[in-house]
Amino acid sequence: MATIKDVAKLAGVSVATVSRVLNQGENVQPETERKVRSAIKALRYSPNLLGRNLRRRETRKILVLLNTISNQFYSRVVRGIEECAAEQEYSVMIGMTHGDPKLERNFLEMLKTKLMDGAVFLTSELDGAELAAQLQGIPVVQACEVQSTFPTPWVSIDNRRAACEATRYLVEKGHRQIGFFGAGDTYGSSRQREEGFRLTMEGAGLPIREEWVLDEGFGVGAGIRAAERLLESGSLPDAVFCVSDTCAAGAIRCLAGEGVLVPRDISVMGFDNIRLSEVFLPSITTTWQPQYEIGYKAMEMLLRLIGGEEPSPNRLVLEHRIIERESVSPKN
Amino acid sequence: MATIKDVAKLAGVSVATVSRVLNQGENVQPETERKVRSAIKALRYSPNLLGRNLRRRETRKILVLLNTISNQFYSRVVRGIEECAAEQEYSVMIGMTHGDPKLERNFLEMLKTKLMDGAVFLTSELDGAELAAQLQGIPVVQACEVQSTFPTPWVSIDNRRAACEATRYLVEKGHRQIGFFGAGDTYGSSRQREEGFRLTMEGAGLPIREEWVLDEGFGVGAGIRAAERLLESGSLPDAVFCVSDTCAAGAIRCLAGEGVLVPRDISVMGFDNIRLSEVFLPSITTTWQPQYEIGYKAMEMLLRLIGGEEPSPNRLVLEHRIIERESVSPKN
DNA sequence: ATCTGTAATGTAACGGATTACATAACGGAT
DNA sequence: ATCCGTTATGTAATCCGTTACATTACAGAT
Repeated sequence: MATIKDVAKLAGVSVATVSRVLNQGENVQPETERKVRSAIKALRYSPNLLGRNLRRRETRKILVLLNTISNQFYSRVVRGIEECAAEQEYSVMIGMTHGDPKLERNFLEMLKTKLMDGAVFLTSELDGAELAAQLQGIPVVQACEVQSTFPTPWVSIDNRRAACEATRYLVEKGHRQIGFFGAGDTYGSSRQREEGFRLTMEGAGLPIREEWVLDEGFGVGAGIRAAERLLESGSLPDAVFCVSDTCAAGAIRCLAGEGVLVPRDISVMGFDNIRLSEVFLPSITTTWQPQYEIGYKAMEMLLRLIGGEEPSPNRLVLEHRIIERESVSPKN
Repeated sequence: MATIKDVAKLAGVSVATVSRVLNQGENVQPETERKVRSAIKALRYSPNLLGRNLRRRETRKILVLLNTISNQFYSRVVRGIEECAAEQEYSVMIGMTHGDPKLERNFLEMLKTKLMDGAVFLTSELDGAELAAQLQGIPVVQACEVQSTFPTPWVSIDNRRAACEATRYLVEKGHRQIGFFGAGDTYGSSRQREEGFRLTMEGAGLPIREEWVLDEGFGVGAGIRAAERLLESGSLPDAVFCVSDTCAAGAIRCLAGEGVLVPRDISVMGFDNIRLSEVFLPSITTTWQPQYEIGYKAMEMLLRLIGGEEPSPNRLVLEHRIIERESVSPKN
């Protein structure tokens, strides 16, 4: 691979001149520039970015950390991040952790060591305190999934309020016995949605049957397992509030396999409003989150951090909205 | 941010000794090592990987290039890549192109300039010849979507044969009038599947109605649009062979909206066997591809390339298999 | 002819690590 | 006491660019 020296030698100029041509191009004789450019072409030279980045102390790359891309939800969030990033000539790379702290630490390492200028965390497996300790002084913002023990700017919806509204929606449709399919305590968003669910049920004077509160996770498989356990419980609630659309889809499918039809026999509500929820049969009633905007705003904050400012506001709660579809019907 | 020099100074040793502690740890007095480690901890030092990578001329990162993560199909392929990579201490980062050549060239730049040790291309927007010219001498393998004008090792299924078998399956179920929902000429895989479709139809002496051969793309939206156009055509085929499961799901949903039920009124076949195809209602009859294995094998090849060997074989055609589900029923 | 200011180019330090090679220290053999 | 071979540590070159600063050349002013 050719280096800048090779180019300089071939063009008969100094490395500084080559660098000038490569960058601003200020104060270079047209004739000289021509020579340099033809040398570059002849040698198929492209500058080694490791060298450049080392010197410039920036890489113009940002990392998006997430559990897995198989969760559709993230795809539009990332799109928002990307489009904001692109406007400032940043590139975005995605790293998956698969819930493995070792993999996550690996990516932290890249951040700590300047391989990336900053990161947006969509999920994290690590404890907030550990993150805080490890990432001191490194530009990071959290989005969607927020750990308060990791003090960074963040963007999210108000998960608890959204869950309250969703639960109230079910109650208003006449459902009394309502189950909750969550993802356990590990994820703040799920915890908050469960809180909202419980609060609203209690507020409405409705009992919560704990065997209908099932924590299997966000994915399709989680929905299936939770529905299986629900079926095993012997009796069925009027409705189930699921922590995600994928979970809802899994549940609906599993129930259908046992002849329990949604919404005829039971109503199911999702969360997120991913594409699947529109397309699924029945289409899934859900709570929309502004996925794209979450990503975009998070990236805006990150850019501020990278620029050395503290973004203000440094926490942003965006709006959500219930989207009525087919999977919830009024209880008759 | 602390550098190796700071650590050396604080520990009262030379940078070389610090480096030795950091790396192999050979020939360092236990007492010295202790001092160095405590200095590292005190300064919260982690080595700047730009510096290290520059010197070592490797980054131990590999790039996976793909169109968009919103296509579920890739998620398991990437998993295969990751697990193989992890065994050799490589990290995997995903770059999305969104069909934008400019974004793609951006990622190519990272490759050319040693920011990554190699790449697996799952899709590409660029012309094979351009890729070949730009990426001379850079370890790349293609998987799933293969351009023969870009001479790299590759892993894929035999798309044409798979499409032949899928079409034959439909024919054997008694369907005579069969449509094809593809993704146009841009993607080799779609082109080859269409070829297989046409070949088999001709071989079976069945006519192809061109107004039922619709190229809208791989995604859910594509399936919806294609189905709309199908409905506009005035009459309906017995069955439709879709280029992907997401496309099939979109089509099924759109048809259902117009009261055309799958498989009662029309059969729909997907391709890929992503999770959605199991879960969808009706579940989607499809052609399975060994997604994980494609990724794993591709990464194995890439590791060989990085090691300076030519992998052999340097093209790998893996098996596919029809999976019978609900969306295709016999024509009565 | 001399001086000054500007434009064009070159030289070398620098970013932060790794590592070849040099040196020092020390124990053991002669 | 001398020499040798390890072992531990240090010095400095190196990876490849960028860029502060130095130098040169030249036009225009005096």
